[in-house]
Amino acid sequence: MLNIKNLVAHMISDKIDILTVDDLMDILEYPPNPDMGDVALPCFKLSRILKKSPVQIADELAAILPEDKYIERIEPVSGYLNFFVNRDIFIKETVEAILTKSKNYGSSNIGNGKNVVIDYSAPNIAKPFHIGHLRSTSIGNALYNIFEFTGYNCIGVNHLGDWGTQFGKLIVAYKKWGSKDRVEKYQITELMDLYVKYHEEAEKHPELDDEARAWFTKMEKGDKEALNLWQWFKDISLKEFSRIYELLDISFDSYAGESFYNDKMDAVIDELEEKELLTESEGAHIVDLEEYEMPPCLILKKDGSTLYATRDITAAIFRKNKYDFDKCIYVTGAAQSLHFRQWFKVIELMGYDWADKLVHVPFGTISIGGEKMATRKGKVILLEDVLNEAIDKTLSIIDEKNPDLENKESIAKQMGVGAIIFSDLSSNRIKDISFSWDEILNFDGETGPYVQYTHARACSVLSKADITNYHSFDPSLIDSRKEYNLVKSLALFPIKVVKAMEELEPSIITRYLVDLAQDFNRFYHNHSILNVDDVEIKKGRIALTFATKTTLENGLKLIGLKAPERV
RNA sequence: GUACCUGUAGCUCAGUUGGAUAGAGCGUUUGACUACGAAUCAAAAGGCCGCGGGUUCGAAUCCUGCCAGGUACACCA
Repeated sequence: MLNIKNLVAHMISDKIDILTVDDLMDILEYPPNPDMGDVALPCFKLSRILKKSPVQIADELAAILPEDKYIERIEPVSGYLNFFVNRDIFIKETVEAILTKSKNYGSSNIGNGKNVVIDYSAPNIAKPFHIGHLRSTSIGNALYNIFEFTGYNCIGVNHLGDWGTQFGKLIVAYKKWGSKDRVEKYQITELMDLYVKYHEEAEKHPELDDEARAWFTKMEKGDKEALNLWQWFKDISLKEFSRIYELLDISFDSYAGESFYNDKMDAVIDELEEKELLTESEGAHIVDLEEYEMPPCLILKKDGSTLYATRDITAAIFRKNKYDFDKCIYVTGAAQSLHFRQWFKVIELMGYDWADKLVHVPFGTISIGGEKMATRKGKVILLEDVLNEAIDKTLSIIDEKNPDLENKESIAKQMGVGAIIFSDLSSNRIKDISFSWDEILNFDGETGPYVQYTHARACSVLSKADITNYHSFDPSLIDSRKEYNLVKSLALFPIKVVKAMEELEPSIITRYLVDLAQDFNRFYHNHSILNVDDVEIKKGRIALTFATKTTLENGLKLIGLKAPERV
C-alpha cells in the first residue's frame, strides 16, 4: 500500500545526496491542517547543513523535484515544503487494499513467527477478582492480539498467584474461624471474609503471622493437610475465575501458576549458589545489588522458604527453555517496577544473555474515591458486579432504542463488557485510574458502545445497499473534505497497529478507533450513501463504508471487543 | 530520605518523539430525527500546557531547579 512519507523521502533523497531515506523519514511530518498538504518537510534543520535559508531551500527543492504520479503538487510555504498527494491514487490504493485484505487489513509479518510469552491477569487464588485485576487482564489480552496480528506467535500465561504465605494466612483463618459448610455455601466470598478477618486479628495479635508462615512452610514441605486445604481453596477460586474469563471472552495457553514452580526452585537456588551470587544477610539469602543502586533481591527467607522473586526467576528460566521466547512480557502494576528491575538484573548476573528480552509492562493504579483498593480490608469493587451492571444498563438502552433486536441478551453482553474493557484501555496504561460508576457506565462519546454503534451503523447501510460491484469505484468522485479525511484515517490503521506493538500500548488502538468512528460519522452525516442517483458516486461511498466497517471490526477485535452487526 | 511515575479546558484524557493556529470526549448553552440507525451530528463557551530558569531559528515535548500528587524501597505478592 501507498506510504506517502516513504515515497517523499525517496524523492528528496535522490536529489540531496547527504540525506538518507531514514534521515528524511525522521524529519518529514504530517501538517496540522490537511489544507496545508499531506506530508511536509520542515527545512529548518537542513538550513545549517546546506548553508542556506529554510525558505530558499524549500523554494529550490520545489523547483528541482521530479514529477511523480503519486504527488500532485509541491508547495513551499515559509520554510516548509508541503507535498500534496494525488488523491485519486491514494484513495484507490487505500480502499482497495482494505477491501482485498479484509480481516487481514492492518496485519503484518514483522514478528516472523517468533515466540512471545505474555504473562498477564495472574489473579491471586482465594481473593475475589476485583476491578483492579481487569487492567492486567485487558492490557495483556490486547497485547496478545496485537502481537499475533503483527506476525508473532504468542503464548498467553496466567501466572496464578496460587502459592505463598497468603495461603498460610488463609489456613490459619479457616482453622480458627471458618467452617466447611460456610466455605461450601459462600465459596470465594467466605474465603475473602476469612482473609479480611485474619488481617483484622493479625493487627492485634502479630503472632498469627508466625503461625501463617509455619503453615506455608508445611505446604512447601508437602504436608498433606495443608496441601488438601490449599487445593480446595484453589478449586473454588478457579471456578470463580473461569466464569469471569468467559464473560470477558479471554483465554490462556497456560495456567502454570506459582505452585507449578515448587519443585523447580531448588535447582535455581543451587545455580545461584554455584555462580556465587547468593549471600547471607540477616539470616536471609539474597543477591546483593548495591553495585547497581538497588536494594538486594531476596531469594530465601530466614526460615528457608521462597519468595516472589525466587519463583519469577525460576519461571523465566523455565519459559526460556520451553518456549525459546523472543520476548517475555510481564503485565503488572507499576508498583512492582523495582521488583522486576531487581530480578531481571539477577538473570543478567547469572549470565543469561536473554535478560534483555524480559520486559515489564507497568500500568497505573486504580483507586476508588481517592483510596486504594485493598482486599485485606475488604474494600473492593468486584469486576463481575461492574460487568453485570454494564450489561443491565446496555439491555435497558436496547429496550428503549431498538426493542425488536434479536439476541438482545447476547448483544447487551458484548456491548456492556466491551464498554468496560474499552474504558480500561482508553488512556495510556501508566496513568492512574479513579473508578467512577458514572463514568464507566456512560456510553456517550469516546466509548466502546460508540465505536460498536458506528460499526453496526455501517453494517446496516451495507445490508441495504442494492449494488455489489462497488469494488470498481471511481476515486475521483470521492472528492469532499469529509470523505478524504475518512480515507486518511483508514490508511493509518496499519501504522497504529505497529506502533501499539512497539510501544506495548493498546490505548493507541483504542484512541484510533474513536478517531476513525468520528470521521465516519461526520462523513455519514454529510453525505447520503445510498440515496444518491449517480451509481458511480454510490459505489465509491459504499466502498468507503465497507472499508470503515472492516477496519473498525479488525481494530475492535485487537483490543478484545466484539463487533456485532446489529446493536 | 532516595528512586521511579504523573501534572495540558470545570472533569477524563490525546498530542504524529523539537515544528505551522495545543486537540477530543464528558459536563454546560444552542441547533438538527415523517431522513441510509439521534448510543449520532453541528455550533458556542471553556487554556500562564504545575512554577522558574536554560538549550535554539522554534519547547506542552529536551536539560535543570523547585512545587503538588502517586508508588516503591528486607523476608507479602
